[in-house]
Amino acid sequence: MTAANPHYTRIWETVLQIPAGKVASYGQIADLAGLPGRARLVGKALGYAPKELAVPWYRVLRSDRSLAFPADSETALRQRELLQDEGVLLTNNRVRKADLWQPDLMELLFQLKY
DNA sequence: TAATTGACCCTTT
DNA sequence: CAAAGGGCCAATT
Repeated sequence: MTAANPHYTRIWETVLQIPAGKVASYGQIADLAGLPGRARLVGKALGYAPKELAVPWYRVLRSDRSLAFPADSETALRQRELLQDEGVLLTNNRVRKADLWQPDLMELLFQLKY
């Protein structure tokens, strides 16, 4: 397996910046991580994310604001629960536009230390 | 090397 | 808003 891929750690760091109660899309994370056009890689990276990093994978969803898992899957159920615990409400398997993460670019660049 | 596979995205209907 | 089609790109087979 391709562990220790610098792209992966970059993605994890970016996801770690999402504040509780907010969500971002795969494509958005890819862009912010400096990897435009690689939304699919973000999903893969989250799957490989080491548990000790406590990456908030559940705050990442599709660009249409729906969950990326089958509605009846165990993972989707857990994701819904985690989000609701943070105050992110779902209506029709969609989060509200108001809960989308809109990071301050300057602050983000500082945090990620380019 | 070519084909297949995704925790995806965008545009058009 | 939902569904369909085409695109994308790294990892696997």
